[in-house]
Amino acid sequence: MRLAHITADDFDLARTLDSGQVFHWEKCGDGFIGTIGTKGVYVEQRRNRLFFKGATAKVIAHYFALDHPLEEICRSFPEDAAMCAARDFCQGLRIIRQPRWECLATFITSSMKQVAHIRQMSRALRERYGEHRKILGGQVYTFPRADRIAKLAEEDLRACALGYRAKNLLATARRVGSGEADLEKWSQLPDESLRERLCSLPGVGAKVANCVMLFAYERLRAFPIDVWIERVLRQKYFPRRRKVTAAQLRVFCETYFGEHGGYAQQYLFHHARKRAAAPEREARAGCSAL
DNA sequence: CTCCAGGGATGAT
DNA sequence: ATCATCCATGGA
Repeated sequence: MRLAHITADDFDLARTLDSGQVFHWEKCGDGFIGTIGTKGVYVEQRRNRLFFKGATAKVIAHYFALDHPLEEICRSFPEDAAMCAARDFCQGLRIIRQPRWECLATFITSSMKQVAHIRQMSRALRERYGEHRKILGGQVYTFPRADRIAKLAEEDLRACALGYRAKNLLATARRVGSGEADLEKWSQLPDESLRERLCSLPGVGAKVANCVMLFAYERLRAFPIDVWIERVLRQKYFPRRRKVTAAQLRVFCETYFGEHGGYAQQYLFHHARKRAAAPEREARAGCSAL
């Protein structure tokens, strides 16, 4: 099998795909299969090279954000103990550039769900309503367009195990599919206006809006606060302080972590989730005891 | 500000 | 085999 390749310094493909920002790539041999937009893609890392099939080098490099100046981004992080530990743990993790609708829709389904569930919902939606692509003998499916989902019934989405999220995804798909909400045009807006627009969509609150800003609009300051991050913040940055409100945390994150706060968040998040399975309970217990 | 519905996988018993 | 746990949004 003949694959094209490009140089990918300071990049860890497996870590990036397993960091809770994207949910459809599947292990296949020594690499992964998935989609980038409408293309079925295989990608495999060998040292500092990415071998791939199904898309152009340009598309691959853009999707995986190989142009992000990762060293510079890491240097911009605050140098506290928690941040340094996360930075060392997450070498090569990049925040990738996801298609806007796919990212928005996926994060609407993500609410109150863990990674394993999100992957299953994404897979069900793709298999039933996406377009089939063959790649190296594997089967992949594109994420269904907004106008495709807009035509479905709530029951169809519930059958993909979306639960109450079905209503929200359907309502948002209708707004996006009709052009009433123009996700591409919104990319011109400044952060605050973009966040406002996203939050006006059904099923999108502050957390989901920040995820979409970070993963689909390249707003690298956006700092999604989920339970994992909140745990880290309270433990590492506000130890033994009761009564730190959500608003106080939000303000702290917006300033303290700087212009690449979103990267800092992703590193803290991935480190917290992945550092061993055992300390998890301990960490949670320690948090609630504060 | 607080409370709580919601649902399906996952880990504990 | 049941039982508790995980969790974002939106509305009361």
